[in-house]
Amino acid sequence: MKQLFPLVTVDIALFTLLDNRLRVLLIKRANEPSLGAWALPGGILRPEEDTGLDATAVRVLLSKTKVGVPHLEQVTTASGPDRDPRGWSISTLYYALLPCDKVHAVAGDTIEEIAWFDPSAPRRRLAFDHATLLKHALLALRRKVENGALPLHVLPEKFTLTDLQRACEAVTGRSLDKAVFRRQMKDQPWVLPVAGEFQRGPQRPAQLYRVADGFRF
Amino acid sequence: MKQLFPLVTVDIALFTLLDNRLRVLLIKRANEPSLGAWALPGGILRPEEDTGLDATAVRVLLSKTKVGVPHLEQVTTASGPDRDPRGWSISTLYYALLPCDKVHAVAGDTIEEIAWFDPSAPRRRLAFDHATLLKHALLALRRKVENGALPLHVLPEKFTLTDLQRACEAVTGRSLDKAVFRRQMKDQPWVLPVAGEFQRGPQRPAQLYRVADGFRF
DNA sequence: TCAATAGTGTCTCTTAGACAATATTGA
DNA sequence: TCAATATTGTCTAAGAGACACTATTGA
Repeated sequence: MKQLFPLVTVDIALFTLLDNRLRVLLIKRANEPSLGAWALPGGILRPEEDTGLDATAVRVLLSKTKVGVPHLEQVTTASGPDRDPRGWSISTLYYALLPCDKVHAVAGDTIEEIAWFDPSAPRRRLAFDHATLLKHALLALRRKVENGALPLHVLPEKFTLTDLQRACEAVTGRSLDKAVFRRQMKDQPWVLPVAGEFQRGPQRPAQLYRVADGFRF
Repeated sequence: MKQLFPLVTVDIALFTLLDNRLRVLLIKRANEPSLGAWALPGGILRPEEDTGLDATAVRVLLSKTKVGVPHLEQVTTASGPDRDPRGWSISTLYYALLPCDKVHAVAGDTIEEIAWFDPSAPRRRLAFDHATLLKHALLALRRKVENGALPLHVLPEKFTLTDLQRACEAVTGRSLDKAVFRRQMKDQPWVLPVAGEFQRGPQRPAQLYRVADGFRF
């Protein structure tokens, strides 16, 4: 018998939009195991204080980015004896979507460095099985948006329909038709025009919109 | 501090078709906790022998139904200090779909009785948070089939398109148009006609079909 | 006036949905 | 022949996709 209890952890793929391109937050580990390697932010369950793995994820993300996420989505649970060198482990994977300016990442005990990467090609070898986890999270996020969910959490409070379209395109990786997109947004209860408010620029002003109250994802 | 390590378990919603209606396998527990209550079949992770939670699920299901499932699908992971009276616990939920004649459920140490129930209204109070878990599993199964996946594992080796349509209807709970359904099956690479084989009866014979090799779900 | 982007109109093509029509068997 | 079910055909409506057109601003 190798081990009586598995190591129980949580990992989070935190996505954002940078310059209209989808990015994921990765950290450079400042502790063993995998010291110096890049990884998804994650942490160990604390049964004495966490009310569930969702709470673990919120706590972990708060401690590393100082941000309370409006909505975390569970993706999958990975497990096995070999995915973490410390032994038999379980990791429940979450993702979240935030505007990058809300994220004030903090280097500290467990983090040496923090950066945003292209989730479909991070160009780093990731620690543990995090490359696989990241693929899973990206797929889940894309499926969600392709199924009609709107990535509204990644936008500022007021935004134009063009902003929203760019966000959808960045997440799914596919370009959308303007007319089709706008037709569909008309039937969308979560996207409301702000009467009389426009974004001005060197062209025709664009109607500003806001998220309806109670929107979750 | 209440507890250092959480209890790590797996629960499985095993679905089948009985008389063209969707059913789920429930067991009456023969052990504490919740002795005598109905529950989804489940079991505890054994790190010394399981290669992952998927393997735990396969082992648990094998020990209780003597069946090797062709495909298990992970639904979600529930967790918290109160969902199991033994303390802080984690349960990863799976579902599977099988023809009922392949299931030879076995009463034993941990099972007093076994039966098939209507998953949308089991008419029993379920142990732990299994009522919630069952809802989750049913939703996941329905979404899968509504998204175009075919419940082929629930059918016998050779089947008619009408059989397949009934299976889809039973899973999703919605009735489908015959012509539409058949049109769609023509474009489905997993459903192949068996040349020259028909199901006979007191009416026009029906072409028999089989599942293409390599079909997973 | 022009450049630039917002916002709308329109045509085509695909496909779901509804339902009718035809086909083929055993009794 | 009839009952029963298999299998196919047809019409309509809704919606996606493509693309052009109009609208409104600042410079």
